[in-house]
Amino acid sequence: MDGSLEDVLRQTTIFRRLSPDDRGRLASVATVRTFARGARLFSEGDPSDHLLTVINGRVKVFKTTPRGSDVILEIFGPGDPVGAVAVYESRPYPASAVALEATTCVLVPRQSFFELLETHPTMIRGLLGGLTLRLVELTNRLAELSGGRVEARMARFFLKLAADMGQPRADGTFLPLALSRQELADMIGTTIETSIRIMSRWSKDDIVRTEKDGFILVDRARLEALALT
Amino acid sequence: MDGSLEDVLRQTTIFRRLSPDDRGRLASVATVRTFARGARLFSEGDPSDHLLTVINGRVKVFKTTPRGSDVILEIFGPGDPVGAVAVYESRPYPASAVALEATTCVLVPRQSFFELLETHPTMIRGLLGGLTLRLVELTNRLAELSGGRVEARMARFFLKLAADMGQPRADGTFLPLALSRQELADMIGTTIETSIRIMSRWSKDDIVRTEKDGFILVDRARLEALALT
DNA sequence: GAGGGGGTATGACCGGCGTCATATCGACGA
DNA sequence: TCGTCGATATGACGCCGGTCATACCCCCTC
Repeated sequence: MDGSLEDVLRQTTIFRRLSPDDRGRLASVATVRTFARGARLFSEGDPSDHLLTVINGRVKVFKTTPRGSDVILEIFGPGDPVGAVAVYESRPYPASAVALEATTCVLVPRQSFFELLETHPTMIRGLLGGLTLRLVELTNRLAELSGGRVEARMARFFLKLAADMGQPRADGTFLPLALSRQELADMIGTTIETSIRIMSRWSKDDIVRTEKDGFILVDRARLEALALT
Repeated sequence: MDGSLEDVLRQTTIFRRLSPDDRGRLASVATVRTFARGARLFSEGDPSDHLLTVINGRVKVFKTTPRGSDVILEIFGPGDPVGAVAVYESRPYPASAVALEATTCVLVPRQSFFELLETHPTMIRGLLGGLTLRLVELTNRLAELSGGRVEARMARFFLKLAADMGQPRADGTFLPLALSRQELADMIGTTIETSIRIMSRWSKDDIVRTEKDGFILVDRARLEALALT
């Protein structure tokens, strides 16, 4: 079991640069836990007693606005760390996380994590890198979200998805990510009705098709034109 | 000069937890530089060869959206680190920074900074803390910006300012921060016309007054009511 | 088969706010 | 003193998109 756990750790962005020794030490204090679809990994305000890393499945990290609606901050997949920020600082989670589907995670107790940091400072450099990457992405999200037409934001969102995880296919670019209209709306900061309207229109115009397990970008040129609007 | 520079370093959020020895070492490689109002500290895409920390004055960090308008990501004052993120990762600055007024900064060359990190791992713990704090604030800004009426966002913005730096006075709470209508608009993600309209209305209704060197919250209760709208 | 719940879809309404245009005022320089 | 430029201010217009309401479909449970 420890062997596979180490393999898993090597695939995570945050731990991959560790030396085999460090990874072994980490594996010895880590545990595995599964979450059913819809289960909460943690809620905003909870004490951050564990560092979570996704092995398989998908986790949605979101924050409830002062007015009660949700904003999806991030969707984590295999290899991504969840709530690492809060753990580093020993402060309560600033957002909530739920499993979008059956999800398996590696849990590292905060205490053990800190002890490892103390004894193996080399680990910290990799963590600094991961943190800064997320900061950059968040600043981009910020610039993206404020202002602009919803349809243009949606177009840019799909183009970014395509760049991140698009798979070329005969009939277009496949995005292996099944998001509901509601989640789509939360990602780009609008309502479910508007996201449904846009997706319906795009489906009629053969720009983006919704499939069982993801989306297909059919007319990428049109999307790029929309993104500039 | 080194003596005062060390004093300055002790007041910065990012360096305050360093041991006196570490601070001394940092001071020995740091330099001081002043920027005139409107001067660029750096532009988006520039290589990040220096870590900047504000001593006095104010710096605006902003990002130009795909559509050409600006979003102010942060306004830094004395003690704040500017562009630290990019320096940690040795990647180009993800945003631009200009001085809002005459501003003095401490500059630490990236090379020297890294050498210090190598030799004194204790410094890194403090940096982790600073980074996570900014991440949390950014997620809050994200949740704040998406959706909601502009007037409500503006109200929340002023209330947050009051909590951060408000000074009680006979006629209300004074905010010693002179922001133009344009900068106000950028902070909450709207246009200059709308921010002018709201401020005009609030001025007529005696809710917030604009003064030469800041704002005065006259009717805080009304602001709090607006913030919930 | 009835009933309920969740996701998707579509129409009607209308109000906030972005856009364009214009006016005023103060600062600054020729 | 005039002209220019930037910041502030205000009106008119129009439309995107939020809100409400309803309907349909699929899956599950009883």
